[in-house]
Amino acid sequence: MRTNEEKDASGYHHGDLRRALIGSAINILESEGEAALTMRRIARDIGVSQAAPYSHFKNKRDLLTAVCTEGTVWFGDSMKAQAAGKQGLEYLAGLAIGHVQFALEHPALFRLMSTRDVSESLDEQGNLPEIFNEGYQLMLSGLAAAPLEHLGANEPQLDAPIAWAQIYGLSNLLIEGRVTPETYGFDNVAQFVDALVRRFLRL
Amino acid sequence: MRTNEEKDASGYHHGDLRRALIGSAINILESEGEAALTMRRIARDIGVSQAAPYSHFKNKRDLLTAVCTEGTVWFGDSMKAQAAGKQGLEYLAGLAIGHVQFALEHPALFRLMSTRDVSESLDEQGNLPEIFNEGYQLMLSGLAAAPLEHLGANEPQLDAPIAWAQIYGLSNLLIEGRVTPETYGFDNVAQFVDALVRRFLRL
DNA sequence: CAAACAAACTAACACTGTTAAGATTGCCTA
DNA sequence: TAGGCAATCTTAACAGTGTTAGTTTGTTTG
Repeated sequence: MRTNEEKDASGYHHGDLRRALIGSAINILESEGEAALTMRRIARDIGVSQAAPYSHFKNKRDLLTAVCTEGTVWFGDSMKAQAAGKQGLEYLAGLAIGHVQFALEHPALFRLMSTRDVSESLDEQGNLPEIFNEGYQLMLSGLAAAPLEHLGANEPQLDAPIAWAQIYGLSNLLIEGRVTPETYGFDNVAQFVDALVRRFLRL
Repeated sequence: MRTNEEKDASGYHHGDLRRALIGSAINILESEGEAALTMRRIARDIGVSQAAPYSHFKNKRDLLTAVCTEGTVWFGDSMKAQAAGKQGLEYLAGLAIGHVQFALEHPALFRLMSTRDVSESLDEQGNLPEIFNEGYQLMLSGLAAAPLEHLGANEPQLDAPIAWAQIYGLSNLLIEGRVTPETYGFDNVAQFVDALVRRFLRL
């Protein structure tokens, strides 16, 4: 087990430093938390000079944005994986469970993605890049496949932000330790989340 | 309008430096964001040496914890103010609206409170200090006064974390700009939040 | 093979949190 | 009233941070 990333072409010219930097950043983030995630540390772990990252990223924020983009792909995969093969409300529940599962498995990464200042990543039209809303897009597709008609008829278009806020909030409360399964008589996070989602969806 | 805090006893012995530090920190936080919130800056704004804060706080985390404690009081007040004089579900809705309102009026402070690493503030029994869960405690009282019986009978004890996650998530999505009222045909945040809360509570 | 370009390097800047050691003050006691 | 003492503040320094400028190296292209 070596702490350094691969460094084939020793000396100048790393090969694919940009990708290595993102990987190193994620490694540090997941193993030691955001406080340990410094530019110099990322470079040191790869075995490259402290200024090298600036050939590939304008600044730290830029690198972290790339990390978030990478994380968002995993995030979407996690949601889809849990929903795969299910139908209707079960599909929706699967998305939600995949969402929480990702947050619990990658708390530091999820926190980074959640608190990312998104206002500087807007495109020319002032819209958020699709990628940052992947979870929300998936939730929308889930709601399209399973409208929550059994929950009442008033303002059903509000179900999207409601469902999104619900699962987003639950993920945050769990990883910050503000809500624990034990308090409600569950000894298993998965069962707890499952029960919450089912209660929320009235399944 | 002076940027410095009061500094009566010029020279040594400030008077109530501890309180002034917290106030200065909140000022900077709310006007310029967390990135501008440095120990040296806080001290400079008061007109005191950079090391002075360390006579009153062990480290930066300690000061920020005090800031969060102060913020939590305001937070609770905001919730109670919106719920005052209301009954049952309307009381519960008021708490929720006060919650979101606080987050929107003090986004940086709310974010700080939300992401505070709570694990190092646990007491001897390993419990979270009551103060950090004030919002949740209020929500519990609201649910006690207005059980959501009309939402079904299965696992009603889960309504507390569900309601908490709902309003916590909504607050976060709004201040991070990931959800905007305009998307759903509202030109007013207050109306949007009101509609969401009513849809959630089936009012 | 030479020239041009991209990607790495070294060295420095201003800034950060934090600590150590000393100076000043108000208060309590003899 | 004098003296000491603890609390509070000061200056000075340390290691570490993000970032930039200028230089060197390797690759590619004419």
